[in-house]
Amino acid sequence: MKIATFNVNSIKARLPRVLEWLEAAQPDVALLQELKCEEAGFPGLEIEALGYKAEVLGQKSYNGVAILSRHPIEDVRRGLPGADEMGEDADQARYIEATVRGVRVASIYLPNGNPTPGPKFDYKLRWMARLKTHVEETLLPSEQPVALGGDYNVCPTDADVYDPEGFADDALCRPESRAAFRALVNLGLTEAWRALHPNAEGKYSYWDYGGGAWQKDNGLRIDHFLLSPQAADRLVACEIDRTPRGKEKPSDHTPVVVELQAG
DNA sequence: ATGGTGGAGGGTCCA
Repeated sequence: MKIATFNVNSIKARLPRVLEWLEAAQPDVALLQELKCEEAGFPGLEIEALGYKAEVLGQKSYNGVAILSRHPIEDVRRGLPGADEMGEDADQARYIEATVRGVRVASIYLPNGNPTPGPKFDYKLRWMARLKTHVEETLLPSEQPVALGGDYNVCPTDADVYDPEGFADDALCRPESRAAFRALVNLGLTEAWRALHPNAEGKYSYWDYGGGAWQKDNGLRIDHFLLSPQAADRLVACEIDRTPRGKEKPSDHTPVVVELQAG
């Protein structure tokens, strides 16, 4: 089963790119982030025409996540637990989770957190703590294959940044962000791409629109898959598909794809 | 010096 994650930076602006990518890559499941529209504005008909069902958590202008699948989508959860108790982000559409063919998948759009320090950075760290709690209390105890894909807005190490010194105080690279990401992984998850490419450097999933970043390959690796042990046992491949980033009117991110053996 | 670019929406905010 091929599962992809793709931050599209507006599903409406990106629809031609997304449709041609789905046709070329043929993922079984596609986890999308930054839809920047409400459910009613989601282009479901065009996506259904390619054979995909869609479950969407939308929001006007910002955020928005979706799960697309060629197979039935079951037991959908919209939103990360813990928002109400913290009195925040009931309106931020950053998490959707469902089961496809026995695999629990989630589409994650983690807060960016810039500038640091500040309230947005604090919010990012609180959101990461909530994600950790959900993984710890619900997902891992299920003992099911779980694949958490998305835009984590974290470069796990300096090997994942084109300019580590320049980004030292960026929310994507701050020690607090990396520590929270490590704490999540150290619950017993596997970071799929790094597990299969342990010594790789300079492999990115995001390039800023400005400054000729794509042409200079000034990128960051911030889009990841975290797998439960039951999913990691089935991991056979994880690749970054750079093709969509080089097209006209691209997203600033490019897809990451994992392949899991049949269960 | 200045996000130098892009998306949403119609102000600026966000990344």
